[in-house]
Amino acid sequence: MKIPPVKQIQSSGYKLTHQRQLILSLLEESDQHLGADELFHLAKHRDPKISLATVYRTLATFKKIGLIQEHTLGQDHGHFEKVSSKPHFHFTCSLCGKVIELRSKKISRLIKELCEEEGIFMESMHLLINGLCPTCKSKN
Amino acid sequence: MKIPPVKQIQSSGYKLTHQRQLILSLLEESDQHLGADELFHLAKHRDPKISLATVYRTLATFKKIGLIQEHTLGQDHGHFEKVSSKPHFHFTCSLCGKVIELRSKKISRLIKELCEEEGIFMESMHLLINGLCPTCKSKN
DNA sequence: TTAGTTGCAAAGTTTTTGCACTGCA
DNA sequence: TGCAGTGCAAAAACTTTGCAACTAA
Repeated sequence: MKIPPVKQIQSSGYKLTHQRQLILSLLEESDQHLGADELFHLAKHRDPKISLATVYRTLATFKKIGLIQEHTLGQDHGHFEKVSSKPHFHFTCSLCGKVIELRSKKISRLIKELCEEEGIFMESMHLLINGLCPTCKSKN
Repeated sequence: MKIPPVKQIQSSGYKLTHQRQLILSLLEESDQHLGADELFHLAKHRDPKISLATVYRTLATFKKIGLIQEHTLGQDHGHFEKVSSKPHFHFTCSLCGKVIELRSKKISRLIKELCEEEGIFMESMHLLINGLCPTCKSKN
């Protein structure tokens, strides 16, 4: 069930262009959530001719295929990241804005079970928690 | 620990204006995620003089207070919803775009425990799952 | 009374689109 | 070779801001 992204682009009927490969590798290299603009600047580094419009169009295409996902974690605009089977847990402190990565095998497994019960095929998941981090909590 | 939103606005040093009350009640009445523009149109219904700028400013203020949260569920732009202690589980089908609301007491409890272990005070949580809905799953 | 808030309009950002040219399959 | 994909620039959509008038406390 694990299809390489490159194949996935082609088998979805899209052409594997230089620009798409470039953006794909940038997304793969970075574990972070990247905005369209950040991605554009990174891409420009390796291909100065690439245009922002292409970045947007590529991102839209990847999203349609299900290769990437868009999120809004904190304040900012939409950010993209490659879909991976690895579950994500993000905590964001509503006071200081700090982001803490969490992990729990037990919760991941239960979520998988929940999906199975509902007849859903899970491609990815993202848990967002908001609240006070230990530091801000003790200050209040 | 349950402070009424109206009090929360005032105790944060903000004035309780007509416009803020209006936007707050719209958010309370709707269980959905509302965009700035939708909110603006709904608000205009009851107060034709209200401006879009006010909606944006109010939303920014509410977000700062922690009264609401911003999310990007699917394709669209940022959407807002009132923070509630009620946990959210959203599944979005990456093929047909259908959104299914899920619920699991067990998972909610485990997440709460995870936060306690990490010393985090949880204000809200949101679980986003992506994949194929039962219908699309069987088609593939 | 007065500092915070609003409406309006203008400025800034971000995203999408039209079109001629290019390059993957 | 044909048609999807690209770059460019212009348009559209979305958000923020300056400022004078207004209003909650």
